[in-house]
Amino acid sequence: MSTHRQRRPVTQTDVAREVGVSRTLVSFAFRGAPGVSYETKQAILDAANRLGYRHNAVAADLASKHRSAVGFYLLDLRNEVYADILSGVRKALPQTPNRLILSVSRSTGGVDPVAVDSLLEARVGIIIAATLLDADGRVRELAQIVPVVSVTRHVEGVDSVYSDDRAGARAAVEHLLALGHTRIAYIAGPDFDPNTIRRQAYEQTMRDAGLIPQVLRADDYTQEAAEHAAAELLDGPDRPTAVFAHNDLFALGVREAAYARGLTVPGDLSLVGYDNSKTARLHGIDLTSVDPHAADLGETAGRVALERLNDPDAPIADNRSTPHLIVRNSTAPVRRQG
Amino acid sequence: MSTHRQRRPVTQTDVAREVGVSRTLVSFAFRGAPGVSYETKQAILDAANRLGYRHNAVAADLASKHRSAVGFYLLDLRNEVYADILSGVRKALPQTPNRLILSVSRSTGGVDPVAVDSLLEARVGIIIAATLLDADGRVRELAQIVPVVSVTRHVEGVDSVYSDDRAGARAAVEHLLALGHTRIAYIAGPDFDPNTIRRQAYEQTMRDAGLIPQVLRADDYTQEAAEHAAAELLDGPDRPTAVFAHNDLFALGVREAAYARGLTVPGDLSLVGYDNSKTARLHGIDLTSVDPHAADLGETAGRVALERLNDPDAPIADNRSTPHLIVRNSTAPVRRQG
DNA sequence: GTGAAAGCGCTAACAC
DNA sequence: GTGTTAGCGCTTTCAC
Repeated sequence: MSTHRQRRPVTQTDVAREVGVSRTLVSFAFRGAPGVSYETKQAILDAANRLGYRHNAVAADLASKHRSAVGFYLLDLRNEVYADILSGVRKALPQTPNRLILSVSRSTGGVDPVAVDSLLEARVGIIIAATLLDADGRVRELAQIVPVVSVTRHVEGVDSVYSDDRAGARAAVEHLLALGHTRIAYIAGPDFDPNTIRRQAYEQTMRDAGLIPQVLRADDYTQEAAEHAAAELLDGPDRPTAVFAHNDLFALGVREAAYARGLTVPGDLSLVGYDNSKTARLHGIDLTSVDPHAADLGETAGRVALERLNDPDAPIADNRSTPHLIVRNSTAPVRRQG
Repeated sequence: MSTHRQRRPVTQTDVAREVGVSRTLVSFAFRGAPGVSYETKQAILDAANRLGYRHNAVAADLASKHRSAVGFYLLDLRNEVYADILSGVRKALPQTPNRLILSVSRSTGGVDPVAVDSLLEARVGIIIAATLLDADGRVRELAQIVPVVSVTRHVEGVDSVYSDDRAGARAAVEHLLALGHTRIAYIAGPDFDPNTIRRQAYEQTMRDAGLIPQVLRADDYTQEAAEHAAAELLDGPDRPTAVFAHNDLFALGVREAAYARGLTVPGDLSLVGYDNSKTARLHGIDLTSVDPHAADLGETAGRVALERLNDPDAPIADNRSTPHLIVRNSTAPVRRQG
């Protein structure tokens, strides 16, 4: 039976004794700090290896005033875009010493304080937050306690890495307008979603074109919620000829609702998403979508976090990038009324 | 400028002083340990709140011999199935005190020791490993150092939560056989992939039917690698009429390769995946797939981890569940030879 | 119910 | 280059 047995863990003291040096030296050796001769260092590393010693990052963090753990907060793992962001973050951060502590929002309704609290109790040095649902003021309050890097959303006074949602949404709507659509609906997130830039840009662009915006809310961040919202839309009078969705997940929900009613995309309904997820690129899905380059956002956020960790006094990062509309086969010229 | 300022953190000592009790009592109060009167406890919690005290899980873990952090190791975040497993794990674990430390394999070629090391340095109490690429023996070695829960794969002598891959693969192949297919190829993972059960079951089932197995390897765990492997297959002589892929990701790669050649699924090629991912369920994808109920596996793994944390001497868990073949529209009866 | 004292494994002055 | 001495913030006997 090879169950794990609780042995007394090997410590720096053990290694020091084995080599015949002081504990300090062992500590220095493991952090690559200067002041250890090459031979001594080798001897220490050897002995450590022999004894099965492993550096204890937790004790190290406690002893130093330096917090090397990075907290990553995200809304929903099932949404591809967060996986993209997270893999970008991962790319930017060395696994040691910057271990990643994950916190996934629980509540589907609004803010989840427990998720953030768990990160604070874990004493992370910084929180990378992908779509915090709190109002800007509350994010700033959190940032008083521990540095925060807001990803996908700009929060004044807080390090932010995001894409220009206004430009992205405008491009999406203008694309539909250019195809001759006039009845273009928008599927928005729940009403507690503080990220209203896309919706506002949609509304503005519609009004600028002399058209009436039509907004429907998905009451949760799921494909199913979007499907419900779309059902209402598609069964109602004056069905739109095009739908712009807050994200690809929602767009896929709309798509399912459409096909469930025998409507085809883009034949009966043009559809634009946001995220340019892998799914959007599949043959047969071919979803026209705005690409905010999520993985890049994550990578940049990781770098910003590293910098903030090294210099609390660095100027606040405000990193806005440009999204790109990727036109595929889910959008087509509006059909003449029969 | 609301940058984070380094204040001296509030400690239990501060709270104790504020209330006029000993530090011990504060510690007890925060862990709900017995021996604190109701009034005292309230006073402590109040004061803590007032002072902005927050429990330090890291220091607590160091002081106690109890490790409450859970390490989660996974191969690739971009594969939906790991997001499913992870959300299951999340469901089973309370966020406090069981913070989740994430470790994503870096190397695309085989085992990534750094990923596991970072978990050990973070002093996690247990590692939930979703698809460790090491040989069984090495997983057992790791389990000597820290308890391991292997998810999706059975490792003798180590807590394992998995689905019956043999049965799943057999069901997939038999489904294709029943449709009249005889030239059925299999897209396997890279050759360092220790999980060969599906492939073996495929080969066995083929042989039992008097047919010759044809295995192709994707040289990485990506859709693109599968696409390459499939390209070879589809451009070669004696093109198969059906393909069974190691997972949905691979199946989607095969699908792309097929459409890139003007072949349709299931018209020219029947296709079966494994994972029953959300993508498989989309209209227009409609991928026949074996469902190992990944989220459930994750949830069970989380529970097993909790139990192991509480009782190192509990018998080793061997939790095998039954997968289900979900037949959709990517498989059809074989076409008569022109 | 409550408190004192030791110690978890490590880092960080500072002196040698 | 090397060792000594204090802690980091908390838990945990054990005695009161």
